[in-house]
Amino acid sequence: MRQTTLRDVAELAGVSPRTVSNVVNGYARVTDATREKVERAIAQLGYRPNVLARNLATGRSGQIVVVVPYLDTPYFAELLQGIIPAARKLGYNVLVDQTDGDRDHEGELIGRGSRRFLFDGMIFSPLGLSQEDLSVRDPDLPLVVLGERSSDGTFDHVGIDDVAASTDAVSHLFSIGRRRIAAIGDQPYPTGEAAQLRTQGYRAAHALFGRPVDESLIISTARFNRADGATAMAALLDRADPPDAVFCYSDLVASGAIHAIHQRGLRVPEDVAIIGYDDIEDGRYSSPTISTIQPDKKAIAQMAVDRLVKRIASPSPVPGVELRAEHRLIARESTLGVATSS
Amino acid sequence: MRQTTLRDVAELAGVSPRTVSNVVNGYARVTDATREKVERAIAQLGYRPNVLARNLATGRSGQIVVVVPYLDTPYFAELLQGIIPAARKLGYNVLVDQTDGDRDHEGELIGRGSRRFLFDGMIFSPLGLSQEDLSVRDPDLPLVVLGERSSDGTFDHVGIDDVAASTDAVSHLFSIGRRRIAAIGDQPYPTGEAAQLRTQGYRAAHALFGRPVDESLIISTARFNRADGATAMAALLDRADPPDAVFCYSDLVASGAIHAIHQRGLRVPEDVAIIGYDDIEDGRYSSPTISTIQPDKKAIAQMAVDRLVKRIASPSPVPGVELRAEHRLIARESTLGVATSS
DNA sequence: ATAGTCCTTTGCAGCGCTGCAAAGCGCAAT
DNA sequence: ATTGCGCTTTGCAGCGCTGCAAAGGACTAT
Repeated sequence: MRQTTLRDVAELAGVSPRTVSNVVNGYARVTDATREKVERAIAQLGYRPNVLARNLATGRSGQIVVVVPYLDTPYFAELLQGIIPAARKLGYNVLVDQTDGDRDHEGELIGRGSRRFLFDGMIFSPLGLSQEDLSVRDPDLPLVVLGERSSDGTFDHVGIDDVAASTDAVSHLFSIGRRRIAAIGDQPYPTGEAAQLRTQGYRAAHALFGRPVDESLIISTARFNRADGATAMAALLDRADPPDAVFCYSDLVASGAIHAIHQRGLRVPEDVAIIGYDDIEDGRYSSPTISTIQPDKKAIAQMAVDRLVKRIASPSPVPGVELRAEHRLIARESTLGVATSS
Repeated sequence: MRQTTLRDVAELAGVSPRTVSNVVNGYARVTDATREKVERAIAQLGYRPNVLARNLATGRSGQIVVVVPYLDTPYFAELLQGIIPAARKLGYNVLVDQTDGDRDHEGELIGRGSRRFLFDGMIFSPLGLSQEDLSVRDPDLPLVVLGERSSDGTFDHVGIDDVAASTDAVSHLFSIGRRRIAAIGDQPYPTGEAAQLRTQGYRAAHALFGRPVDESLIISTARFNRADGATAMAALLDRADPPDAVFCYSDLVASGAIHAIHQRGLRVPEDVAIIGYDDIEDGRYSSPTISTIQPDKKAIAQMAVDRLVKRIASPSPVPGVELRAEHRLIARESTLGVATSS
């Protein structure tokens, strides 16, 4: 039992296969009479076009892949929820891949692998790959990079102004009267650009308020997750001079930090104020609700998809651009306390 | 500038294209000498196989699609994190799609659409589609269903024993001395099977402990999310006779409920004990940590992929089976209080 | 009546690969 | 030396569709 093909439909409708193709794709001008004949035949045979064959003939797959380090990180999950509908609206399916932040895996994906043919373009959130690594890649792959790397001119980059956002976050802590402010999430090594930009903002805010930076309050973590946040916070609380506020480099870190604080029987924000980063849904419901930096995720998703599709469509290389989405400071209970809660 | 093809490699290596194909795929027996020649040629030309062409020739795409209602629901994100590596290990790429629980969209996906050719099989977590709707589908599509529907014999179903798990959850609340136990998340309509099984467990536990069911304590919600959990809980607290414990049909609902309780200045579990369902990471870090039912997600992911791949590989229809993963009750602070915290 | 124009439909060739089965080849057994 | 066997390599045809450009047809203007 063979599958029904264009040819079968053509025969039944009494037209050429090419005409059936034109009807199916809404191509060219087809008279209503012909279209109707063809459509009737399609319905009668239960024909459906073979996308695989179309892909081969056109050389395009109609798929884009979104590569993130961790799918179970709410930030990425929320971002994906913006990307998928945006891409589908433009006729693309979305493939999702996660790399676990593994450098080799990430390198493979942007390299000249044979999977290349499976997608027309890639939206990529690197973690294990450094800025330099990003340049060693398949030059034919339309690429949009998310996060904190910057473009080398051959791909687009979409993100928010991390330094400014981090400065805002720490300034907020100063402005509610805190003086010993820690930072959790620094990554002082080549692939830690994201973290380093936030640390830069942390320093900038200190400068702004004329406060010296206590280097010992900048805590490094391997990842931006809850477990690392909790561990780092516990270490801070063990000190003789614990901080009275903490800037966490993600809401997950903040969530872990709050957990650690509660385990000591201390209170947020009375004993330690906490501000996070990303504005994941979690933070809007946790106890206390988490103050945070809210990147405009919908805008990021839309920009990334738009740029990528533009890049795919263009026959000549498109110069890479830097796109910045907006961000806002959202003050909640973890800095303002319950009374002033929004 | 054409892409390099098998033919080019064959020419350079001085063998037939078919032999190159054999080398590339590790097919058949090829002598070391030939293999080496071919591999050298491949390296020299930077050849990579065109997956699109292979797909057309073999009629398979090497992709499976995972369809979930919401990607930003941690439960699904965590599940996906199990599915993706399991599938990749078996040579399949994973496509992800989200339906927003929309009945039409879900129906289209399991129907005879042309996207069918893009994937060899589907792992599907239905929400908008009722049990009956599931039978109106492309019979050729290898399908594994997740969650709470049951198999009609043409597809596999992987889940946990929801009734037993729910009974466990509510029994736990009884066993810590609670007497007025509410349930949040019922969905008394055709597509609410998932919810209804949990309600069944809720009733079973009451029977087990010889307590009558107060129907007014069973609260329906449209979704299993934080917002609905908070709203429902707020309504319960507004009553003259609020419950002293709540069984929430997901951890997200529990998170929302706790949020509502805290907003009233009440405490968990002193005033109201809360138990959730799913064991998402969130619940392990929230304040208080959330008692829950822990389904064995890794097992579910693995079973689903294994069955699907078996189904794809089999030339004849495979009878559908019901697979049950284990579940465990995890008691945390939201029922036990801080002192006894694990 | 004839030529020119525009719109619809068609035919061809090929995208790059693999399934199938037969051809080729080297070696062992007789 | 001849036959037979088993492993390696090959050739053919075609997966189902679309790009391209030309053929066909209807209609208008002269």
